[in-house]
Amino acid sequence: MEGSAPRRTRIQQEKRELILEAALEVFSTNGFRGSTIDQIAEAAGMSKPNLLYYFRRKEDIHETLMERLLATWLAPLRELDDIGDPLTELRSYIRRKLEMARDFPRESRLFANEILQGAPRIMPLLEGELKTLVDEKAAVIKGWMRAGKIARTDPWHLIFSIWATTQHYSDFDVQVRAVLGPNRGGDGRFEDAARFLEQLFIDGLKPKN
Amino acid sequence: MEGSAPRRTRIQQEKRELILEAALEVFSTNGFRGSTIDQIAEAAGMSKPNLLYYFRRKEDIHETLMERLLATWLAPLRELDDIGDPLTELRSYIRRKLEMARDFPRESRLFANEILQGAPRIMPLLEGELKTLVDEKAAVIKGWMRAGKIARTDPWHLIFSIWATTQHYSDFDVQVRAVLGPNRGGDGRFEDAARFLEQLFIDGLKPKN
DNA sequence: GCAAATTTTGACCGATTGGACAAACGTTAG
DNA sequence: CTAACGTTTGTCCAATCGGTCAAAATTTGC
Repeated sequence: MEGSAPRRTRIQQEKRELILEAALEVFSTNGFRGSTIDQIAEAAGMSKPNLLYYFRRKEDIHETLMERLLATWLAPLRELDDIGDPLTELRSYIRRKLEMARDFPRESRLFANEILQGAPRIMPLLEGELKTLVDEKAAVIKGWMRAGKIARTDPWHLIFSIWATTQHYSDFDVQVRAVLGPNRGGDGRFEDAARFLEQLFIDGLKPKN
Repeated sequence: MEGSAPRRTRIQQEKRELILEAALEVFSTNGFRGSTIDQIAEAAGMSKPNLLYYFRRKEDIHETLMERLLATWLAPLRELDDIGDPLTELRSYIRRKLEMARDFPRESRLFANEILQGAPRIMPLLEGELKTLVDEKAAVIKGWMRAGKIARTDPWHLIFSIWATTQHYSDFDVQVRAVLGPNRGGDGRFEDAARFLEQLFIDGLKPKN
């Protein structure tokens, strides 16, 4: 484990932030191999050698981006808590996930790109941290089912389907907008999606009888 | 419109097939820009100039692959028909979609890669053929709702969520397997998913009262 | 069996890529 | 003011990229 973070000047902090912002834009639309250092440098408004002064390798930028991403990306699931009404908890989890798809589509696409290509850089995290977290939350959900608070299903696949449906609105956004057309595909599409997903998941999970 | 397909010898047909198969493998895991002609040539067991004898440009391979893909990819939705019981129709649509995710994961990933990067090569198809088809099927579903055969929801978002949940098992397969672990993540995962999705969509769509 | 057509190959090209490097430039503390 | 340190730039490099081309090898039609 790397211990202390390297000491950084004010300029270094600012420029590194600038580069990461630019890299997020470029990586999320072109993938890792599809993106060039020149593109990122131009998007960040600096020369390539200048960029390489702050990040020695292209991979370092991607890695830094990935580490930050995962923390914020899993935050909503971490908040899913045993205290409070189960259906309310699930409802707000879905809502938060959909809000992230709306507000941070680039982060979602960056993640999707990585997974699509076999997760070469974050496989250990998936099998470790992510699996642990999901197993833990699946146990919470299972508890709700045993207590008769929500209908019985597979908690893991329930979580997968929440991920899939919400992230669909960022990862496949162009398709969604193309199919919905100019009218229904406008800014209101996220509210329509929210209503639909609430009905699908929450109504579907209400305990039977 | 290009009219007649070019006349081709037996060798040309076979080798073109070989190249397309190899390209599907390479493109689906590395994306378009992330894949090189050399990789495809090696996977097809031939030299780069030899490959370029059959497809003059890298884009031509990708384009051919894409055209074929879309036809088979939309086949299940095309089969969704007004005749027959609505719930049965939807159930078998979901089942077919999940089977495709299981049996043709590379095709799904190729498509996902294209959409993720803004669908630069197939945008007209999305706004044209795909939108027309979805609108048509959404009307069918809407008819079922008006007739009280299934519960009322937004048909477009219903289709989106079926796409999202089924394709999740091919596009995000590594993540699914990592989270489920060796036991639950084995070959049985598709049957578990099928059971879960049936419950989520079919039970959820049964008409109220 | 042979000539024409098709297929395969090796050598090559210009452009782009990730990255190195030293020199020039700017900033700041004393 | 100036020396030390941090920042920026132009130039350069080897590797890889997509693609060309002429010549060699092979297949095909008769």
